[in-house]
Amino acid sequence: MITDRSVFRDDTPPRELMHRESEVESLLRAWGPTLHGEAGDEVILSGSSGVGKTSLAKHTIDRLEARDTVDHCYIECLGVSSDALLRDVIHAHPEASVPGRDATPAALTEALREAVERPMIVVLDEIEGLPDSDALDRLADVPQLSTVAICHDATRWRTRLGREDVDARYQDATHIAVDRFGVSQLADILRARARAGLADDVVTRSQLEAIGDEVAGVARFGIQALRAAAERADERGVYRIHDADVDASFERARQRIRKMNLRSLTLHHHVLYALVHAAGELSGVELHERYDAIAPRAYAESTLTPIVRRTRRNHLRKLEAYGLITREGEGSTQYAVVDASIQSPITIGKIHS
DNA sequence: TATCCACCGGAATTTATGGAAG
DNA sequence: CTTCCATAAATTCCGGTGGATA
Repeated sequence: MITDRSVFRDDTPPRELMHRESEVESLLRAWGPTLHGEAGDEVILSGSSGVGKTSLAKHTIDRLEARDTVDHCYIECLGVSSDALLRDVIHAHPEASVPGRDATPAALTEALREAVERPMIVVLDEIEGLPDSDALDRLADVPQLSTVAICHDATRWRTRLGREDVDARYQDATHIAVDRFGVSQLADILRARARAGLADDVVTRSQLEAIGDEVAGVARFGIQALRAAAERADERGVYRIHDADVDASFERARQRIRKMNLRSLTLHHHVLYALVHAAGELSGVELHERYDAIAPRAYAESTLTPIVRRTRRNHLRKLEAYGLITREGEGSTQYAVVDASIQSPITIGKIHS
């Protein structure tokens, strides 16, 4: 039934971006100056996760390139140091000479300033994951360079950053709020994917709308649900997707997305997350106690060794940054899972005893 | 209220990793 | 293959904070 698996991969861009005409227009307008050799406007793309912010940016850059080539690069910011970010940008530039390893931050900025003579667009995905705003300051020193800040909540990001200069730079940025799709819009998108990746006529319009409704307009979730429904139908050996396959698809899709989110994390994170998940909510004290208790077993089959408390706190912060847990409290911190249906890939045996 | 205690998180220090040069 | 170097991760150190207790 599935004829092309790649159609459902999370990193496969849509062949045709549907129902985002006005957003594409806004972006092209912001980038208009790049066609005349000037820097584009700064852009903020905000919207909940999975609605297609990244796809929108990538697709529109392609549209722009159809008119004229524009230097650009795409950077996943989560946990990236400002040095690493700058190096990524330099590396992506076709003519930049990559500075040696011992280059100072100022030298990196200078190298970039020299290289960027034509307009360049830097897409900063998950910008809320940047440890600080140093990299943004440096990028601001490059005249021909403009950025696209992709975040979940624009005002929260800017206030939390707390840097007036950075805030001022994005003050008159083009702000595009990327909304969830409507049920019928998402059904259109899913139909296009079905045509590209599934056999003919295996899914009905009303089934696609049922998916669009259940996933509340989140494209990533919807696409994975469609894939899961097709997989389930295949397993059962039927030739069309039945409503029961659709019903069962959502939990599978959730699991797949959860796996994608957790994949980049280490065993340390998994162990900590599993402990928080098992408890639902617990204090830092309890968490550390339980970690110590299960650590020998949790790490038994790994080359890694258990980590000390201070390091655990850093890892917990990362889990928070990934939206997997919440942290609250000043003196003693309370940890809680954001979504109890998201399980850790590892299982903790007995936590007590 | 004063004191103790454990925890938090910033900063300094050490250790691990990886890549280039000899 | 070793040596060197730089970066990133892990650890240690430590001042600050809040809650418990007398």
